[in-house]
Amino acid sequence: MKTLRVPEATIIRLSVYSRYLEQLDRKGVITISSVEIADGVGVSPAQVRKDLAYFGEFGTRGVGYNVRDLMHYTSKILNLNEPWPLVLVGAGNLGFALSTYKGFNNRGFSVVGIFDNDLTKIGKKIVDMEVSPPEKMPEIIAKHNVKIGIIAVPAKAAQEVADLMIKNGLVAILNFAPVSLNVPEHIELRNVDLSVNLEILTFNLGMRQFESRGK
Amino acid sequence: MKTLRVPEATIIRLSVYSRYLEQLDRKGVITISSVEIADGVGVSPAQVRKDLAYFGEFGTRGVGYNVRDLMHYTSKILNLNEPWPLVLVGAGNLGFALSTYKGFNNRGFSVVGIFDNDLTKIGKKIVDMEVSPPEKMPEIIAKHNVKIGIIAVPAKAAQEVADLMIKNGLVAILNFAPVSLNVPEHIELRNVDLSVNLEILTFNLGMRQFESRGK
DNA sequence: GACTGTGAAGCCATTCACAGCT
DNA sequence: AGCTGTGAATGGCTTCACAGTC
Repeated sequence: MKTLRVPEATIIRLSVYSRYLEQLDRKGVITISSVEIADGVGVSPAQVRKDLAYFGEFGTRGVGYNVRDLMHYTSKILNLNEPWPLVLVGAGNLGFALSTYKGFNNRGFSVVGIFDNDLTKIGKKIVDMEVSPPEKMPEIIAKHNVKIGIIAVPAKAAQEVADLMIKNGLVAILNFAPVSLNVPEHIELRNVDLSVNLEILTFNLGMRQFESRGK
Repeated sequence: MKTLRVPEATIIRLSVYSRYLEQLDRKGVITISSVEIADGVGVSPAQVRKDLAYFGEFGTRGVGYNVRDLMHYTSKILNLNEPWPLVLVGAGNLGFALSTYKGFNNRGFSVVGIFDNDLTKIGKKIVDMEVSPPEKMPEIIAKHNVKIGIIAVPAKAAQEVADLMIKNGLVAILNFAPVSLNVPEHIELRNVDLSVNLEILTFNLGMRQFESRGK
């Protein structure tokens, strides 16, 4: 079989296209060209076509793409056809914000368990859910068949939380703690590093003084 | 002059190295090799050396790098030698979490103003700061000489907020709203898309059924 | 002997340009 | 005529491998 090697950048864009198509569909748009998608999300039209070409032929030459169809295709590629339950560890401000984040629900994600080992936080209600002690994790993971965990604890506790998640059978982790985690090869790990993103901005602001000389 | 073109991936890693070095320095580590840095943050040693080589020669052959010196160099490259005041728009759960996020303070960022146009939120205290109406933005930006804004509002309000920020003289924006913003060329913009990160995980989990055949 | 700094090679992603279809 | 799908060309990043230095 073909070992289709898809660049990660393509997946990131696919996710963006997918959400953009959803917006278009809600507005009642029926057909769209690669140029319009490109304009809408800020990439080149060739890039859009190339990205989609990794997965099939979804358009009609001379016409474009059917918005609703393409939306379904992209959803399916991203594995969003069925809902994904999540557990979240860390009931601080960030954990609280993430557990109630509408953007997740809109895309089929739902936090089904929140954990913290801080006794003052356990039992606290977050909307219609209670913060539980880590010991409850196996039960909730089994009950909802959870595969993905979110880490929203301070850096120094993050590795321990990751280990616990893996021990409890999770296979994918989204880590918000500013630290590099060690996980086995078969675990999917992504880091969302909030400070790094600001530092790219400050770097670029600093570079300006060196540009705009000559050409 | 040399038009030194630094890959964005290098900047991202530099930010990670910088934070890692800070941790090492706090632990009292004096000297470190590219291999150890690489292990610590999960990249290749050659990558570490190449990344640093864009900016100078910071190590000693046969020895390695002085942790504290390299920490200072990387901080300086990223423009973190002086503190960066930030304004944040959107006093929802995410805005609240970001405004109190310790990871920002640790790296020299401080939120000096929080804005929302929701009357029920204005005046609300967030730690030692009050939520202000957007009209107050010019005053606070001028007072603290703010350059960077954070957008933490729902998608449909994000473009309007970006426009307001730019009108008020901000030159860099960190956008948490799940939407592509249109900004002039001279504005630095980065998007942190929380759902996209989860969708990369779900995509990868889906791919697994296709891998591990043959080899 | 150990480790950095770096040109060259290799690899991967993006853009180009056009054949192919409607 | 308009737009997709795609091989070929380009450009850029990463890895290799080793000369240079301590």
